[in-house]
Amino acid sequence: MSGMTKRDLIITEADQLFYQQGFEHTSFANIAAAVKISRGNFYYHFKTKDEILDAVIQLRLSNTQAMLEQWQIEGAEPADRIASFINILLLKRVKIQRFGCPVGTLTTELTKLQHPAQEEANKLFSLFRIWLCKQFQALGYPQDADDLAMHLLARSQGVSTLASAFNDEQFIRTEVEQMHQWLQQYTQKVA
Amino acid sequence: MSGMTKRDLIITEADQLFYQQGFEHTSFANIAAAVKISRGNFYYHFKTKDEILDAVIQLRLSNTQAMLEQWQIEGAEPADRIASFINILLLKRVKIQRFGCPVGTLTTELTKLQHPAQEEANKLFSLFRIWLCKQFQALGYPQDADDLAMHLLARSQGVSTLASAFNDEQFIRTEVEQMHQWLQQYTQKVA
DNA sequence: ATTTTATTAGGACAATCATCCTAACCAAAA
DNA sequence: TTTTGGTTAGGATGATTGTCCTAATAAAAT
Repeated sequence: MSGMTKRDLIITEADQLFYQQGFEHTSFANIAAAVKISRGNFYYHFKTKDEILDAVIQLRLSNTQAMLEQWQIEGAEPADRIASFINILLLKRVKIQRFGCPVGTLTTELTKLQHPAQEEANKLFSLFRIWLCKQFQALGYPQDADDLAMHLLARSQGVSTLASAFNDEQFIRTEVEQMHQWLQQYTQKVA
Repeated sequence: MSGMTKRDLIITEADQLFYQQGFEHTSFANIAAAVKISRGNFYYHFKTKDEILDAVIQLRLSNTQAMLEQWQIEGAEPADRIASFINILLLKRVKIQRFGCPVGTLTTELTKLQHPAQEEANKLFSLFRIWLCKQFQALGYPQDADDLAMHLLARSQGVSTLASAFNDEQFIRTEVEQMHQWLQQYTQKVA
């Protein structure tokens, strides 16, 4: 938390609030109160609400990028790395049960708002998609790599949505297990 | 369209707008303009915004119920009925690509808003869940029926979310095909 | 024809919103 | 010490929100 500029603090806090309450439902006053600064001071750092949104998206993009690179290093085999992706559902389980997937819920909201930042937010999905695609290529499925990536992404999204609606921990665990089994079916075909 | 009371007209129009723009982002003025009545007249039919939301949810519940009963009649075998569920993705494809799943996006939004109608909106999911569960039971999987129902529901949700984000028609078609294949794996085991 | 009821329109209301402005503060530089 | 520039607080602004009231109109019943 230290070593953060006030600007970074605002972005971090806005990030949380956008996730938990949604973008539109989060007001300047909400963020200001969370950061403990006046609303007026806000304008010095961000001239519009959309600017904050852009900053939040950029933060998420760079955090996601860093996470993917970390998985790339940690995982010896492509299958291990894909397993890391599947396991976010467990890692972030508590928050997912309450607020859903931060990527899916944001892009969904921005779509309904017809918001200009839609495209930028979609890059979050693309980061995962391209990264997963590479892993499936390395796994030996150059043809179907993108389909497999999208499939896994969709599974993960669906689990997040339903787990949030039903607040169901066991459902997440069951589905994660099934996704691992699904993945294994592809790893064992490799020579 | 005829034979509809003004109240029904309001609910129908609100239903569309909530789906396309989201609940919070849709104002009284929006709905009034769509129905072509004055804002003031609104208060006569609905005293609060939450009342409209409740009415919209009730409408969706009854429409969903009717659809499920229709599938029940049309489908000779449980497998055919489950196939009907899978095929909504194709039937509602154009709107899903633009606005996502009406059930998933509404419950997601209401969750973020911590809205009192959350529970009622979740019944939409439950309708599908219970109905699918019965079909899988009839298919010969009394133990796993609910897990299978949730699994299919999640697949459908995930496809909707990603198809909307990437506006990808082919992805829907590919995934629907896979879901049918997945279903077949269970139908052939039956004696 | 008269009364009653249902429906409508239009505007008032306070609250909240994003945005903007200005005056004050404060630390570092001159 | 004085000046400068980055930072802050607090309030003003106009637009929009959900909500509510009242008067006018239409329809129905007596």
